[in-house]
Amino acid sequence: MPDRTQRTVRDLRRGNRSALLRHLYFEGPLSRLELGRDTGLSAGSVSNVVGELIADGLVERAGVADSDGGRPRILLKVAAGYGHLVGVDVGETRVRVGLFDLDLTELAVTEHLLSDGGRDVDHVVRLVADGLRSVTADAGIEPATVLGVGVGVPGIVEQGWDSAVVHAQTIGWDAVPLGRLLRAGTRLPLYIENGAKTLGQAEMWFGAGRGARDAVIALIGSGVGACVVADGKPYRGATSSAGEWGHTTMRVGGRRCRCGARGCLEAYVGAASLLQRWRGAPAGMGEEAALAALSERAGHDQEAAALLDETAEYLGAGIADLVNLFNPERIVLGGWAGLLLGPRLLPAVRTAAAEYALRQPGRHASIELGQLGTDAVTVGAATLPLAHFLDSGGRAPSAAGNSAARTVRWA
Amino acid sequence: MPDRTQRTVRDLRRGNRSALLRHLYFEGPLSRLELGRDTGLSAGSVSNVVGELIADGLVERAGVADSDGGRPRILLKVAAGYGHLVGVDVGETRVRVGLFDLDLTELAVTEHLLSDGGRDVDHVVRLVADGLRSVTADAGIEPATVLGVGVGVPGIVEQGWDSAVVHAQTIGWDAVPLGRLLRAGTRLPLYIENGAKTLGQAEMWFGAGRGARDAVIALIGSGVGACVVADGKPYRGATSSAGEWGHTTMRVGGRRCRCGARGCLEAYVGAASLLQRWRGAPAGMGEEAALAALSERAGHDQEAAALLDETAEYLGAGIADLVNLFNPERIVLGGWAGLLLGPRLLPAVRTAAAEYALRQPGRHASIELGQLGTDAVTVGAATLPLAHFLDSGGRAPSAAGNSAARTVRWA
DNA sequence: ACAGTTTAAATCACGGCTTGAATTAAGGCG
DNA sequence: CGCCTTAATTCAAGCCGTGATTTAAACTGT
Repeated sequence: MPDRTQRTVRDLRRGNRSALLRHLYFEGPLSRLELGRDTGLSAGSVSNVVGELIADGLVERAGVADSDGGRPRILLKVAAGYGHLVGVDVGETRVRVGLFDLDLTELAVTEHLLSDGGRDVDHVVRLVADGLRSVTADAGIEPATVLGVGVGVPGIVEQGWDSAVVHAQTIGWDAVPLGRLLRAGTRLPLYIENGAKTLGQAEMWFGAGRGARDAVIALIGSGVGACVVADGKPYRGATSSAGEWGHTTMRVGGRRCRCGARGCLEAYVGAASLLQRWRGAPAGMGEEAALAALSERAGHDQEAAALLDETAEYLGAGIADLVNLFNPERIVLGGWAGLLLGPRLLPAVRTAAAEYALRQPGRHASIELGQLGTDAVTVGAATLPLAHFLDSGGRAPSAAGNSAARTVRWA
Repeated sequence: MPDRTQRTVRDLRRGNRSALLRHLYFEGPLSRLELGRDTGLSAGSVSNVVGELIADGLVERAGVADSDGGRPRILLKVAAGYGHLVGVDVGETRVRVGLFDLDLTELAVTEHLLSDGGRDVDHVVRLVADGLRSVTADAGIEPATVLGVGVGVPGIVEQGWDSAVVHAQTIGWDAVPLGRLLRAGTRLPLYIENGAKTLGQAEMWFGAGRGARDAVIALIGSGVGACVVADGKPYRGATSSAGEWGHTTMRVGGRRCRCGARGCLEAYVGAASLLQRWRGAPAGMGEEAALAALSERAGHDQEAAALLDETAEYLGAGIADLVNLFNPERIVLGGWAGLLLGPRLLPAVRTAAAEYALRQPGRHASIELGQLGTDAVTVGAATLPLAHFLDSGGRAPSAAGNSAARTVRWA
C-alpha cells in the first residue's frame, strides 16, 4: 500500500499548523516573521495560520520586541494553559501519575507503591484510574481539558490496530490488553508505550538529547535497554520492540543472562549482574544503595575497581555497537544505574567506545550523561499525547466515540 | 527546523502522482478503480492524475479486464520505454556499467577489470564516463532519455549538500569527492551510494526482501555489512554510515579485525577471516574458489566442519543482534560468501539466532537466503535514480544547471 | 434493435489552501 | 508632519481534491 500521509488541501493546513505549533513549542517565543523564515511559509500563510491558532486559543502573545525604526515584532508562544496532559509510570515498585500543563509543568502528582511487583493487573489498572481522578481533582481542572493520557510500562508494547498489548516479563505480564482495560476507566485518548522509550523521549525533548536528530538513549538499570531516535522519530521496528540493546551479544557463549541467552550486554553491565558478581556486596541493602556502595568502594578496593573497569569496557563496546549500527550523532547514557556510575565511568567508557567503533562514525558521535532521573518516565509519558496533539496541528481527537487506545506517535 | 515535506497544492499533486506511479510500478498492471481503492484517492482524482500521467507518457494501457456485465476495466502500467537508467558498480576488481529501461530490463552492459584494486581514482572516473558513453551507444538510445546515473561504491558515502564524498578503505580512497569528479563527465543527475546499500535495495525491490517493510539485508563477503530498511525506507544515520554490522563486537577483547578493533563479527565470519583460519586452505587459489573448497571439504573434514559450525554460531548471534536491535520482519542473508555458504549453514544459523534473540522479536523475524548475486550491485545502483523519479511523481530533474551529485533518496 | 441494468470512468461545481503583490500598521528620525 | 523602514494583513489568482452527476461500455432480456 502506498504511504498516504497528505492528500487534500485540509491536510496542508493541518501540516502547516503542526509545523508552526512545533516550532513555537520547541523554539518559542518567536515573531511571525521568524516563523515564516524558519518554516519557509509565506508571510500571508503565516498570518492566516497563526490567526487561526490564536482564534483557537492555542497561541498567545508573549511580548513585543524592541524596534530599530520599523514596526515592532510581536512575539508568540504556545498557550501553556490551553490544555492538560497526564503521564503515568507503571513500574515494578510503583504506579506514578502526574498532571501537566502544555509546558509540561507538573501541576499535581500521585504515587502508589506496589507490594507484589506489579503482577496484579487489575490492581494496577485501578491505581491508574484512581490516580487520574486524584490528580485532576488536586489540580482543580476540568477533566475535559485533558488532551490525553500517556502510560509508560516496563515491557514491550505491541500497537495493535485497536488496542495496545503489553508483554512485560519483569512484572509477569504476558499479552495484557492494557489499552482495553484502561479504557473502562476513562474516555480520554490513551497512549501506551515502553517506559524506556518515554524516558528516552523526555531526554530528547528537554534532557541531554535535545536538538539531536539521530540519537540513542542508552539506559542502564537493573536491566539494560535503549531508545533509538532516527531523523527525529523513534525507531520502532516491525512489532515495536526495537532497541533491545541489553540483549546484544558481547561474548558468544558467555555469561548466562536472565533472558536465557548467553553473553548478553545486560549480563555484564546491568546493575543486577554487577551486584551478583561483586564479592564485597553488602547484605540486606537495596539495589540502588548497594550499587552506590560499589561505586564508592571502587576508590579504595581493587576488586571493586576491577569490576567497574571491566564494566566500562563492556559498556564501551556495547556503545560502539550502537555507533556502528545506528550512526547516531549523540549517545545519552541514562537510567538510574547509568546516572549513578556515569560520572566515574564515562572517561573509560569513551576510551573503550573509541577503540571498538569505526573511526568515521565514531568521530561524529558524542557520548553524554543523561540529565533526567527515573521520575522522568512520568513526564516522558505525558509527551506522548502532546506529540500527537502537536502532530495533528492542535486539533485534538474527541474524547468520545473511541473504544481503543490510540496508536502511539512520537516527536 | 520543522520538517517541510509538503506545503502547497502543487505538492499534493506531486505526492499523488508519486503514490500512483509507485503503486503501478510495484503492483501493476492495475485499473483506475483498483488504484483508487488501494490509494484512497477519489475516482475523480484518480481520473485526473492518471490522465496527466498518460498525457506525459509515463503511463500506458496494458490491456482490458473481462467484464461481467458492466463497463470493462482498462489496465494501466508504467511505460517501460519512457526513459532509461544507468547503474554503475565501482568495485575492487572491476567497474561495471549497465543501461536499463524503466522495468530495469538490462539493455546494455560493459565491464572493465581493474589491475590496481581501484586505487587510481582518475582511472575509475574515466572508466565510468567511458562506460556511460558505451552503453548509451550500444543500446542506441538518446542520452537525453536517461533519467539518472546511480553509482555503487565499496565504502562509506557522505552525502554533503553539494557533493558526495567517498571513504573507501578497501580501495584506498579517503574523502574522494566522487560527485564532483564524475560531474566533469556528464550532465546527468548522479546518485552515489554504498554498494552494499544498492545491493540491499535490489534484494528489497525484486529479491528476497520484496514486500517487507522492516528488513535487514545481511551481506557476507570478504567483509561483512548490512543494509537496514525501516518502514520501507533505508536507515542511514547521521552521516549515512549506519549498518556497519560487521564491526559489532561478538567477543570483547577477541580476534583482531582488519578495522583495528578486537572481536568484530567480520573477524569471525568474513570470508577473508575464514580462509585465514582454515589450516587446509589451498595455496594460490582465488578467494571464492577457496571458500567453495572449504564448504565442500566440510562434508568430510572435521576441522573444516568445526570451522563452519563456529561460523554459524557467530553468524546466528550476529543476526540475533539485528533482531534485538532493529526488530525486522525479515533478515536476508546475501553477499557472495553468504550465498555460497548459506545453503549449508542456514539451518544452524537459524538455530543459533533463536538461542541468542529475545523470543518476541525472534518469533516475528524470518531468516532467508538472498536471491541476487553480486552483479545486482549494478541494477541496484540503477534503482537510485528510479526511486528518485518515482518519489518526485515522474517529474525528472533537469539535467542542466546542476553542479553536484544529487542527494540520494531510496524507495 | 432497443431498453434497462450494471459497472467504470470522466466531468463539473465547489470549497479550501497557499502564494505574491498590494495595502495597512507601527515604529524612528529630521 | 512627512518620509522611511520594517512587520503584518488583505486580496486576487491559481491549483487541487472531493462528491455528485453525467457519460461510456458492457451484458441481458424482450
